[in-house]
Order: sequence, then C-alpha cells, then structure tokens
Amino acid sequence: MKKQNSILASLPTLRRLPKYIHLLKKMKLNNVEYVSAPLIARELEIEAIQVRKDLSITGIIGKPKIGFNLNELIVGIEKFLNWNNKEDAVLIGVGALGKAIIGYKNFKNYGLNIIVAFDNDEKIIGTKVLNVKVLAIEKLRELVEKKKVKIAVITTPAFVAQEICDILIDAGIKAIWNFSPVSLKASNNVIIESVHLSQSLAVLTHKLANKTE
Amino acid sequence: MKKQNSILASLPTLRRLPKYIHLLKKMKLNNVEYVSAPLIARELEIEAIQVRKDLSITGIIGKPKIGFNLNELIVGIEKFLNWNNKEDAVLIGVGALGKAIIGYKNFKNYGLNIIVAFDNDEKIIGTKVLNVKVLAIEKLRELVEKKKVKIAVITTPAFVAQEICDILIDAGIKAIWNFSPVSLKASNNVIIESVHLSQSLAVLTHKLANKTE
DNA sequence: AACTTATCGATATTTTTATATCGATAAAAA
DNA sequence: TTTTTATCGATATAAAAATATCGATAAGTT
Repeated sequence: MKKQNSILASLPTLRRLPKYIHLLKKMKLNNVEYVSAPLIARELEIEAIQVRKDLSITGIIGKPKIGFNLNELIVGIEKFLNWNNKEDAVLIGVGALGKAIIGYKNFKNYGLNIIVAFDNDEKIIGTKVLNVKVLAIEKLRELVEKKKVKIAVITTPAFVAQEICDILIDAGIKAIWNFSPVSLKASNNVIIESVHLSQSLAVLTHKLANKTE
Repeated sequence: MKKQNSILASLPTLRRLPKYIHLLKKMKLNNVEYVSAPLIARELEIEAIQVRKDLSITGIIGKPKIGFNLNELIVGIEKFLNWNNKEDAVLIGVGALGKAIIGYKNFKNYGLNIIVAFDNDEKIIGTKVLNVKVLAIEKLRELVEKKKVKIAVITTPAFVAQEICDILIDAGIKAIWNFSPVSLKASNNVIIESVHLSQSLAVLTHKLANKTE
C-alpha cells in the first residue's frame, strides 16, 4: 500500500529549501548569475555537501568550478515546493495573529493566496483586512465548497480550533496550516501542518538556561 | 573545549516537550492524577517509546502499570525548559505580528515576560499594547543595559532585522527569538532561535502538491 | 498470597540524516 | 594546448534519532 501524503524529500531538506530561496533572491538583486554550493553554505552557516544534496532533489544540475545558474535554481526549488502555483486559501480567526498572516503579503510568493477570512465577531464581520473580506463563520462551509478551496489557515483561539478543523474537512479542505496551540485530529488524508510557537520558545529558553558562559 | 550553547536534549526532543505540557495541562483540568507513556503517545499520535525516552530526560520516574504523576511531570518538564523562571524580554517591531506576540499572554507560562516594546513609528510610540509600553528604538540600548534584559523578540520587517540584532547584542542581549525572514548573523555565544513561517509552509505546499489521492 | 498484567527503564537495533571521500568535469591560468 | 583549480555528483561512512526488545516492578486480580 502506498504511503499517504508521501513526500519526495526529507523534512529537514524541505525546511531548508525556503532558506535557499531567500538567499538566492537576495543575491539576484545584486545581479549574481551563478552560485556554488560552498558559497550558499558559507552564507547560511551549514555544510556545502548538505546544500548540494538538498539542491540535487530539484534536478537542477550545476557546472564544476562555477556552480548553479541562479534563476534556474530559484525556479527549480519553487517548482519542487509548488510555489509557482498560487493556491487559494481561507483564513479563520481574524485576531492579531490572523491579521498578521493576512498582512504578510509575501506568502503569495510562497504559493499561498488568502482570498477571504472568517470570524465570529460581529464587529469585524463585513470589514476588510488589506483587501481581504471578513465573513461570518456560518458562510465558511459554503464558500469552501463553492470555490473548491484546498488550503485553510487556522488562527483561532485554541478552544474552537478542533471544531473549525472538522467543518473545514467536511467541506473538502485538503490541507490545514494550524497556528492554534492544539494537536488537531483529522483523518490522515488531510495534511495538517502546525506552527507551535512554544516549540521554538522551548529551544530558546532551554539553551539560555544551560548557556555555559 | 566545551561546546557553546550546549543543550542537554536533542532538538527533536526539546520540541516535543511543549506538546507534552499542553496535553498534560489539559488532562489536569479533568483531574487526572497519573498518566502513562502509551496514553500520551495515543493522544499525540507518536510512539510510546519515544514519549518515555523524551520524559526520561526530566529525571521524573514513573511507576510500572500506572505511569507518571501528572503534576510531577508538568513541573519536571517546565523546570527542564526553565519555564518556571519567567525571564524578562523586550520586543522590537510593533506591527501586526508584534502585537500578536504581545497579545499571546500564554507566553508567560512559557518563561517569557515581555516587559516593553520598541518601534520607530511616531504614531504608536508612547501608546500601549495590552499594558506593554511602546518606546522609541533610540531607548532600546539603554533599557536593555539598565534592566539587564537577556531575551529579545524581533518582529521587525526584514530589512532592519540585522541592524536591530547588532544593537541588541551590543547592549548585552543573550538570546534572540527572531520572526523576521532573515538569517541573522551573530557571534555564536548569542542564541538565535528563528521562526521562519516559510519553512512550515514549504512542508505543507509540497505535501499538498504530491498528495497521492 | 500467588498470579496476571501493563508499564517502566535500560540496552540493542534499525532507520534517518548528515558528513566524508573521490573520480569527473569544465573554467581559468600557465 | 596543457596544467591547475574549484566544484560537481555519486558512493561510502559516520552520527543522530527513532524504534524494538526484554527483564524488572508494582498495581490489580484470582
């Protein structure tokens, strides 16, 4: 039986790819044309061999002594991540975090296009956050079904997150980007990708507490 | 020579610890007294053995057939992460994301106490975001030095992040929680922990594009 | 009180990820 | 044109993390 939601790269590799894109785009502004693995490695403070191995997954091949063509590489990575196809998405929970995500217009370069937001607060329903309309939660299901939206962003308080998740999946959502501090339960043909800020904070606080000097 | 910023647990373990805390605190509300590794594993959809191994690092020992004392475990993990000591922190960049972080009052339970924020926008300098004063960037260095603040949160736009980082380190900051999409450069006795949302999004978009059904 | 059971914690194995090695190649220099 | 050089990409090794195994133990059952 084929594994569901299989990925073609290891998670660590997948997570490094956006770093390469960031760096490459920055270099592009300086009209750099070719970039080598050792150069990228130096900039990002990782090993050259790891860069080469990560990049190999895109199929882009480099030239000895010179490196990789910058544009080819950017396009190759973006294709691999499917960032060339901007997927429509809905966002649920227009609190401070929700607004921040909507405001982060760069996400369009990351394949994510938030077309509409939902909330249950009468005061903001009907308003707009940077061209993104805020609708009542009741309209969520209908819109997702009608527009065949595949991606949802959950930025609600924890206590409603699972409920929203259930509605979304029932309406046909295929992938959820979850910012609520909850382990969402869903059938495993739905992709759940969570950002738990506490995880990152745990690394920081523990390291700080055990600093040697 | 001793390795700098050494940690006593692997990064994957460190990142799972907050998940355990979340679950355990939720269980505590239901007056659960003991919790076993297999039970935690089922809830979080990971392997029991991994839970046991992760928890062993706290030194808390469990009883066969019963499991671990819930309260002991919570306290044990929190101590390990140093979340029992609330460290004062400053936040720089009071945009939508900065406000979201300030508003996330739970961070106090995660050892982080944001005492003051900084921005360069005249319109918000002098105002408050949920009891947190917003001061001018110019006062950053002085305050950090005077109050001996160790942690800073960077939620500025990308193009000023490195500059702010340099000021912070010069003022004596020991750890930076970075939300800007930039690889901050710093001497390696300073802890930099970055939240790059594009990393998480890369995992999601790639998985969605390669979904088998 | 003896037996059964679930889970613990220590040790061993497997899997995954990162790093090292090295011949091949193409650009630049001699 | 030949030589030198830096980097590529394939294969091999090492390190890290996840998972399996198993005797020990204490709660619950007979």
